[in-house]
Amino acid sequence: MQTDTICLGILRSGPATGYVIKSVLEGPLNQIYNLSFGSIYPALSKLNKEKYVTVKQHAQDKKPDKKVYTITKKGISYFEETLLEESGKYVRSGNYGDQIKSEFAMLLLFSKSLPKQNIKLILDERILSAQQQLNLITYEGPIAKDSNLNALRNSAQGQFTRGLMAEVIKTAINYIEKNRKKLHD
Amino acid sequence: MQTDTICLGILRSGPATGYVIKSVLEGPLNQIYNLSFGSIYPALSKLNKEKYVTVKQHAQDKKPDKKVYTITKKGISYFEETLLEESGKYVRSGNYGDQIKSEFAMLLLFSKSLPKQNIKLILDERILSAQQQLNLITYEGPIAKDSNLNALRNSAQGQFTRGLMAEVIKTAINYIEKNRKKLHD
DNA sequence: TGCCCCTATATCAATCTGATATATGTCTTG
DNA sequence: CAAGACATATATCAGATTGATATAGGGGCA
Repeated sequence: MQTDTICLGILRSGPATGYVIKSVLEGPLNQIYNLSFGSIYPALSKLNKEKYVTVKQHAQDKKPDKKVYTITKKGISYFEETLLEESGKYVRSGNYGDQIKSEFAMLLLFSKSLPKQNIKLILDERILSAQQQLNLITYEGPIAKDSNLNALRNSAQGQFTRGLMAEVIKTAINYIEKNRKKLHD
Repeated sequence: MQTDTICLGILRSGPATGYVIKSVLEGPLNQIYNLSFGSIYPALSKLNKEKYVTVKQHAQDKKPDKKVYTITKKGISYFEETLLEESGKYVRSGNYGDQIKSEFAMLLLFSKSLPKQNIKLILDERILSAQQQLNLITYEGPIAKDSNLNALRNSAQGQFTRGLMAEVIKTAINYIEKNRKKLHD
């Protein structure tokens, strides 16, 4: 999916800055889609040039200017058309579709070459890390200052998607706990 | 994790061509790590220049030359050192660690903008696609011509990792089947 | 015969990452 | 209370990666 489309999709729930878009992706949408600032900021500039969004610069007292992006009617139409046209592409996984690079799973696959003590520590850390991800995804409290993000997170679609990710993470934790002895011991 | 390291890790189980490395990633290691030819072939050339692997060109009767790469002792040492040094990095997920771009999950998140009939079809296709992935991962039969791949797949580490991915996929299928009515109907 | 898929390597423009720079406010901790 | 860590906020860029495309012959099948 194009970075543009993702930004528009998030902006459809309400105005946001690039920084906030990144925060949603790292918080309630954790484990769903990663994007770096290096692709978010250029996408937002491009969308602005093409008039799919408008910008308001809020000169803040001695912080860098906050650029709040708002989706336009043209942007909404474009987003909905693109999503419908390309929805067929996003079903499959693998190199054409979901992109997965699990360094953790690769590490386990290669863990024969690692001291057993290291493997234990790695699995302990992973379980902790996964529990923190779970907290980020399932967090239901207010998202400071940005009520529009609440809407995306709490919509039927947001709850379905977050619930799916949460179940997947729980399964992974349980699997590791039950089967870890096969990798050390 | 560097593409180099991943190629070395797979070659540690036995000699292979670039094409075969890609096949392992798409077959038994499905849903673990994707790499394109555009990164596998240059990595293999680089590893050869640095003497971490050797190449034998098998001139085939009118097919393109098959380049079979074999890891050297230097390559094994390098692989094991790198893996140990960097293992701490590969535990976390998010932008620093596992890289996840689930276009499917993004599509569901934005599915408010899609006709309900489309959503039904998308979910049906996804379930089929996920079942095919499960078949690829859990397939236990012989891997044609390349017995060394069997070793990687059937090792305790290979079985643990594939088992983890299989459980995760099953959970996702069940979740979608139980909760899909929240997205259409 | 035409068409598609498999084996097999290679290249490349467009895109994306991860690191770094800049600037300031707040919170924590010895 | 000073030092350091962390949060807000945008921006840039070298190096790595993708997805498409090119090349080339074999096998199956309709």
